Amino acid sequence: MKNYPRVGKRQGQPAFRIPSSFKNNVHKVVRQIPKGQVLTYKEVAYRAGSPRAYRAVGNILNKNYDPNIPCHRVVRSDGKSGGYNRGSDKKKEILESEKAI
DNA sequence: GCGCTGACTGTCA
DNA sequence: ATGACAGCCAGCG
Repeated sequence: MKNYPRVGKRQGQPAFRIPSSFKNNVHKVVRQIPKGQVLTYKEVAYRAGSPRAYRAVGNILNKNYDPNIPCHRVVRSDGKSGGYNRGSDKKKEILESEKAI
């Protein structure tokens, strides 16, 4: 049987509060990521209030590229860097630089 | 208001 | 271990 990732109930309950939209939440969460710390899209989605919105997270970051948002600190669960607006190559560099510190 | 897309994730073959 | 497929979410046209 396919044990799908769906927990069953809608856990779309924000642990803290909903500023406005999921997008805003994602923004906030990613910005709160400490230097040298990387979170997976799933983690970010969970923090944003939707554990299954990892798709939306990528969609938001991809279209809404902000200099204040270290999207490079968001990586895939596979351990890959994923993508980056400036180029995955740059993302890797930044990640290594911050990780090294 | 509806439909498509996307920087994803998890499971099966 | 690698590849392919399916599923869910929110934003945007």
